[in-house]
Amino acid sequence: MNNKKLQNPNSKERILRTAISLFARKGFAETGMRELASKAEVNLSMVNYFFGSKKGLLKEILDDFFSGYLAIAREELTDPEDLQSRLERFITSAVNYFEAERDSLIITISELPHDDPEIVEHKAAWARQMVEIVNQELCLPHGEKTGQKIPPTCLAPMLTSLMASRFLFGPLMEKVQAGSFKAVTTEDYTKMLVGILLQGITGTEKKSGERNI
Amino acid sequence: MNNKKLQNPNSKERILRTAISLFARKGFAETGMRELASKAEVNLSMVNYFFGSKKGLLKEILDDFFSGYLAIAREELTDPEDLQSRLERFITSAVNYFEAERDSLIITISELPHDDPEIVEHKAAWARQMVEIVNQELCLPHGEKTGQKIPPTCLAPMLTSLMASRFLFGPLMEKVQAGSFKAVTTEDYTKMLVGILLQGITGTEKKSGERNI
DNA sequence: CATAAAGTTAAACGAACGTTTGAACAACGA
DNA sequence: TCGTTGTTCAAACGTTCGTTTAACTTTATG
Repeated sequence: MNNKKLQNPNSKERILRTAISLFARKGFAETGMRELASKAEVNLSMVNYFFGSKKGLLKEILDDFFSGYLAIAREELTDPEDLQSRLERFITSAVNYFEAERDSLIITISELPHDDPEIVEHKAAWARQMVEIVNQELCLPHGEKTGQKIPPTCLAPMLTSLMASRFLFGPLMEKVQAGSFKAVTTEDYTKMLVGILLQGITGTEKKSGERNI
Repeated sequence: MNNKKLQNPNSKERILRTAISLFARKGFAETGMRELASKAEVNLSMVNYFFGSKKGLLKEILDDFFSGYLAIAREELTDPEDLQSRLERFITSAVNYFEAERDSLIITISELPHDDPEIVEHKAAWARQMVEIVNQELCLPHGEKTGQKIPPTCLAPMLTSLMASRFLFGPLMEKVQAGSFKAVTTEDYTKMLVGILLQGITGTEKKSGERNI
């Protein structure tokens, strides 16, 4: 089937982009189909035509984001390099990805605890793969070296939350202090995260030695 | 006014508790007034009678949570002790608070990016106080000692996200691997966070030799 | 050109939404 | 006893929700 070019690329794409923007800003439930349709400049019925339902549209957004996030984890963590280098590369790639797909990130994280069984099971399937990678490539090697056991179901959320905090809280922090988001570049933010994770918040220039305040 | 004991403590309290539970599990917008009223075993009108509106109910939940969180920050961070001890005490208290008020935490964080001006401004007022404390008690002392500048609008979200990750992702991780939440106690989780923040994820063997599990 | 498929449209469906109303009820001091 | 005050209730308000239907136009194909 050559339906790649068959369908009008404008309508479906416009719906998707508009939905990502609206869901991130207003929330999924607070966004109405009519507002979405009019902002995307399509007829109301087109959403159900292309995506089956409002929930189907959400699932597609989640799938797009998760698959990209998972691909980064596979690429940067599955590697013969040492643990620290892989962690640094993963954080760099993931934070850049979060920045590029900021709205999708907000949707994916914020809609997390809501207990629609259909959506939750959908996310759990993705999260399961992510947890498996973190376990194989981070937790197990780390456990061998240091003897500590950090379960992947604990570490994966910690890493994701930490990397996402800049973008999740960004809009609120802008209200707290205008310009605070741009005051720290994404590159600086990445370095900050790597420094904290590898050496702690107190000692970023030294890996060993004395420690006072 | 003796309206403290005059009003029936059952109804308003039941509404509040039920709302916290429902908002955390289903989301604010997805929770209907009728479902809330029937689950709380009150008449539909009682919610508007006690809280003015659905949004007023949400505001009260947010206020309760934020004020407790802020009180902990004031108590544990504002102290002549050294930075590391204060940070450790703050994390311990905050994580315990998050655990006790898990549903309110989920509501407060998850409903964050939604751009209702009334709610956002309400949260910004609380966040502004939190950022100020973090700046005075963490960022400024830390900057003097190490020369690094970590803006409080960056650090406060990072700390909060990190401490909250266990509870925000808990329900999802339970779907990924049943029992994974209880596999790590809150006390272990706290120690893990303190260790990472003070010494990084890789080097926990120094400073305190007895780190097991 | 014919035919089917893909895309688009206006209109309507029933259900659920948050909120308001006005009367009833219980408890209290005057 | 009456009047006041805080609480509870059933019923209805008007609006908006997600979805569906059926007819129409456009596009691709043989």
